[in-house]
Amino acid sequence: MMDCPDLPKRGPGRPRSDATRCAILKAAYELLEEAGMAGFTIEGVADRSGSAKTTIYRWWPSRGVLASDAMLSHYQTEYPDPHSSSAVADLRGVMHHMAEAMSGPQGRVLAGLIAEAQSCSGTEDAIMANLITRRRELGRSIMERAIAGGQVRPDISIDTALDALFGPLFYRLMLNRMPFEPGWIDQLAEMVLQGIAAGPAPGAAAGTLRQR
Amino acid sequence: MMDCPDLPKRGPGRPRSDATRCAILKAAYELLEEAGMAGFTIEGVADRSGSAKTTIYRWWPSRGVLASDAMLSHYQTEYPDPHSSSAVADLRGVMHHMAEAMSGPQGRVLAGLIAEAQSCSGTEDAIMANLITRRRELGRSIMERAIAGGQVRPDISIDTALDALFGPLFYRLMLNRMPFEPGWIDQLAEMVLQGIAAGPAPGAAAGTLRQR
Amino acid sequence: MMDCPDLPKRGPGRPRSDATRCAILKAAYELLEEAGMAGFTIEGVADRSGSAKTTIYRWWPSRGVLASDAMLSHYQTEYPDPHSSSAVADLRGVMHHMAEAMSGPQGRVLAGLIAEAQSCSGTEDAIMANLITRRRELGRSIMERAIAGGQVRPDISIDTALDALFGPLFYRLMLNRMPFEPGWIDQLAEMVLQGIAAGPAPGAAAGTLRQR
Amino acid sequence: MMDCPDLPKRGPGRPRSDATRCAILKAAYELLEEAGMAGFTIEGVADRSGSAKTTIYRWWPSRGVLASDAMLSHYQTEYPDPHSSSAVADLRGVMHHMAEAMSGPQGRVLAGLIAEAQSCSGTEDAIMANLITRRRELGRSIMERAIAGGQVRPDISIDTALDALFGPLFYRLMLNRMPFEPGWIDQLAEMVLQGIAAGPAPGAAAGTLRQR
DNA sequence: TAGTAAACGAGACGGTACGTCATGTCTTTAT
DNA sequence: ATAAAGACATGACGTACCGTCTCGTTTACTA
Repeated sequence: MMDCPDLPKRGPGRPRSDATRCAILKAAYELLEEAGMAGFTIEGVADRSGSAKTTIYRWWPSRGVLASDAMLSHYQTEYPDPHSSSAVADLRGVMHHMAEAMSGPQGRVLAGLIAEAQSCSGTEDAIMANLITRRRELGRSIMERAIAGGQVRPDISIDTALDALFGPLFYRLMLNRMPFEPGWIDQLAEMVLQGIAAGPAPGAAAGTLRQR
Repeated sequence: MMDCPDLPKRGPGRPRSDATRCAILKAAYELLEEAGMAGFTIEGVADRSGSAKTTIYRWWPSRGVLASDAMLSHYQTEYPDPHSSSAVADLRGVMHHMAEAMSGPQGRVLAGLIAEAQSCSGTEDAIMANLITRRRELGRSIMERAIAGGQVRPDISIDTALDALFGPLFYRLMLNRMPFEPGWIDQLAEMVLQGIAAGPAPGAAAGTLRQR
Repeated sequence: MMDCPDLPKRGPGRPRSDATRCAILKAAYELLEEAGMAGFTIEGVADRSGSAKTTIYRWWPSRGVLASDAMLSHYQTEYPDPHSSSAVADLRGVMHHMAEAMSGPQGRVLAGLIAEAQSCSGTEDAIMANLITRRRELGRSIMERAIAGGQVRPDISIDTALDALFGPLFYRLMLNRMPFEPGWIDQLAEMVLQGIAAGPAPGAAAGTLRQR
Repeated sequence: MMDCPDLPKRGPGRPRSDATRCAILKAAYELLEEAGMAGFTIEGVADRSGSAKTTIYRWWPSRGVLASDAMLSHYQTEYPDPHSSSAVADLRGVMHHMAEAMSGPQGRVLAGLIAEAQSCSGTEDAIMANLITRRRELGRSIMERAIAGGQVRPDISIDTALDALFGPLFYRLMLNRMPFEPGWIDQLAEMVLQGIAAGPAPGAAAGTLRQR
């Protein structure tokens, strides 16, 4: 009676080969793991995947975007909102999860992607959309819960607080490049969360600090 | 009677030309400003400086190190320890100074250098030695002063605290890429410094937070 | 009652679109004029004609053959046998006509086609059949008339004589690439035609020449 | 006492490697023989010669010029002016020599070069300078001798006469593509040379022919 | 006053990857 | 069956830099 107008209406022309798409992503991922972003070449992916460079260029505008997609297609470990009884514990959970993701090979690749993003806006958009913003939004919603629950002072800027929580992780990923010990993360979280905690007598200390 | 053993003993052979060294650094700096790290090539520097590629390779092991040196030779704005009456205010001063240095073109170059460092250990060493560690050590000494002065709790890890203070700056430099508003930095500093402040009753809140 | 058996019996399926065929030939011709054989591409013709590459490949085996067809469909100026009173004058007329056809853009295209024919036998066959042999046969029949009429010695090889008459035209088309002045053609024709003329006393000179 | 000022003064910089130059020309020649002009690729030459594409592009502007050079470096068979007692016999000798050179693989390569020249002016210049003009000048000087010796009419255009002699050879090389039988060349030569011979009674026949 | 040793310019060289172009084949929907 | 659309593997293109090399020249120190 009615044709489905929301189905992906397909025009003429040979449809995109999903096998090829997957082969490219798989090869890209493997190359990333083996050689890192430095040795990640479109030609290399083409060779390894058995597809043509042109095919890759048709669907991915730059190597950074391809690498980002390849990462995503393998580690689509959506970290679910824990929604435990304590919002601050949830925040800490997010940080631990990020640190875990930054450890091991994926971490080096992520660092390489962020590096690539410095000179390629396509890559920047891709990693922001796929890897950065997503977790930040999760953090934001937990933070809002923490404020609503009275665990965090309501007068802080949520964005700034998220910067304070997540910034050090990336800092260490790209500059200090040491393993992420759980203790370090707990200390970090404690510092910041205590700084924004809705405490009984924050006034005195804050006043002291606020002076310049 | 004795020749000065601490003077740079020079052997035979033509001595290194300082004019060439400067011309290379100047050209490198200009190229960095104009084209960013992405367009920064050894060949480009050689052309622009009128020197030979070989000469550059003789003295600098990689483009990242050269770029780092070029930056340093132009912005050697050593930020002196303010040593004001308030150590926490001094810390905030360091952060403001870093944010200022990260704004404008130097910031983009610094981001490019950190990017380069992800795949070139020479560059990593160079920027750590010249651009990162220096300020961190400054921060460390101020922090020790703050602890000694009773403004910061003595049981924290100084390294972790410095991560918490500096990390967000680099995070924003490389990922959020927005201008550094002074207000944002103040908020950041306040959050962390309050979190590590030697307050009257930190126990209760911390206890709450520490639970998982 | 009866279907016409001499009409082009049509099988099942959609008949070939003549509009498409013409559009392709037209586009091909235009592209040839604009870009010469060097810029003549199947893809270009497909784009310009609005047809699909597949359609072109279905009907033409190679770009050379297509170009040949395109030329033919636009310049089908069949040069009729003049059949004047003098056969040698007719031969000269054929040469003038060829020179005229070789001048202007068609000449460049013809040169391009001959070039293409060096590496593509399909093109070779096409231009031989359509552009070369036709005129040669015309030349041959006139030459036979000239022999029959006693204007040309009957003991010569007609093929060789035609080579001598036509060869220089192609030589100039492809190598000397100067304009074809009528005077030059007349001189050429005179040299050869006099050399094969049934003259009163050719013996002496020929004898001289024949010695090695 | 004096330094030789006429020696090839060498500027600074690493001198061009003759071994590389030769390896490239050798590989180019072999590829030409094997695959003809159609399969003659810069990449192919680079692979086979073990040199880099860039090196080839540094010294040769296009594949046509490279092919031309490669041919020349292998067949530098300068045909010497025979200077026999009979100038017309010498002319015939030149034609035979050209026909010989056009037979076999070199002929196909020459045809390919002329084809390439249709769309590449660099190639055109190269083959004109190296392969065409040289023989033509030889032909011209013999022809002048023939005129001076009274064997050829002095009122003809030498250029046109050379077109008449050489044109058919190239015509056959590129279009008729049959083997060059010696008899055919002799017939050709006889036709033209007789047409321009300083004969006893050319008037009558020429008059007949000259009419239109 | 040589001789030697290193710095320096110039530029050739073998490479790698780039991003683009055209090829000819294929798979699909629409006539 | 024919046509348009467009995906695909292939292979060469010409370019940009890479890092190394081989030169001739310059500029010191040293024997």
